[in-house]
Amino acid sequence: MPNFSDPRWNLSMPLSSSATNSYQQSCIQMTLENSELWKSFHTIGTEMIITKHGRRMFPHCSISLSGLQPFANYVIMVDIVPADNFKYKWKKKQWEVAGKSEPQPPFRTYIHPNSPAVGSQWMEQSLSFLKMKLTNNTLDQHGHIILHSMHRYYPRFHVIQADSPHTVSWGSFQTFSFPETVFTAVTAYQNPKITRLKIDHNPFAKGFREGGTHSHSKRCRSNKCSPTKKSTQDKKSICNSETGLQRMPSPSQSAQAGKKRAWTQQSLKTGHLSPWAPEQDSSESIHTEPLELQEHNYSCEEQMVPAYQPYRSVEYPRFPLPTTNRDPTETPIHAPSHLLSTMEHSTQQQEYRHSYQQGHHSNPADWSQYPLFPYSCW
DNA sequence: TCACCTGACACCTTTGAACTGC
DNA sequence: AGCAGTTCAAAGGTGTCAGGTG
Repeated sequence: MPNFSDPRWNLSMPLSSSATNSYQQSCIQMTLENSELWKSFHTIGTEMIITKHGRRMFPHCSISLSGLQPFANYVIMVDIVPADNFKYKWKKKQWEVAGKSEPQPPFRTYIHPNSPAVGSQWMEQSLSFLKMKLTNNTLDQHGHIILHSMHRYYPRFHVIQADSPHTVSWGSFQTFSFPETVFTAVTAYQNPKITRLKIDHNPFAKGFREGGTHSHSKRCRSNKCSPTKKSTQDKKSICNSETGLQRMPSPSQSAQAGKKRAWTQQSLKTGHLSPWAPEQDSSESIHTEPLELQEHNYSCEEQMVPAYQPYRSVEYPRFPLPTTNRDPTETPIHAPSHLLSTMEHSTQQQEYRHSYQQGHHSNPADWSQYPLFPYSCW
């Protein structure tokens, strides 16, 4: 059991800059939608499975936004950065530091598939990053976020005012993160409490719930149960006969499908095709869990409160610098070179990273040393 | 021996096309 | 013809296990 009172478990996040920053155009608020779920994982010590082919996060990142300019275009992106510079190991039922972290794998960013969209659309509904996947495969070609196993990370959310993901370097941006979203990347679950919690809350893990069909501990892997590879239908019929349950569409399935269709058609009619609905479905399944999900709505004023408050970075103007009253002593912000480079860090990116690190923070785990988007995932 | 990683597996949900009835 | 609801197969996501690796 990790000791969360240990200062190492606290994020070494820089304090937010003053809201009086002259580039502060608006007061964007970000809410972590399933924060209660995140917290319940966080109290145990969240673990996220990473696999060669990519694994979704659970809990997944789901946020809502307010304070955007209704008619301005925004790109929303997520990256995942180290929470500290340690490598961990699971020993005697708890996490222990196992040395210094390994070199950062190729840094990647996940752009929300609906980007770009106008502020009113982003604020219309919560947005989920359900489809973002984590991998430990440094040669991954699918654009998944690459992480090291046994290292601790946290997601950062970037709200960038830009007309296209290709022009994000010209837009102003704000960065948010939530302390309860810190997790340890693992290739197999270490803490059985996490497994239990995931099974209880993740619909895809329903089969492993106690009282479910054939829980794996009792499951037979031998040919007694499955002499040959069965077709899906065969498997279903076996499943049904085992459980005595009739295979029926889930209660809300049809209704949902109907709703979705109606919604899409209406959107088409009105010409306002909001691209949100498909991704919302899965998050809805989480929201229907019997957890009391108390949403945290963090305002600009609240951001300094330490417990479970998001960190919001200063809104930096991006390249080219506007001709406003910017403090000349402030570290120059280099234009991110993601548009020039591809997957790996380029010299320019390293410069960019270096300037941030020098100019603002000295902690090696600091957020600012990681380039925003050297690689885009589409 | 130990800690960690990997691939196969069974079971589940989600998705979307096809179908049916009004 | 258009719409809403239903059914079903396929795709894809899940945790677990055994075996491999260092």
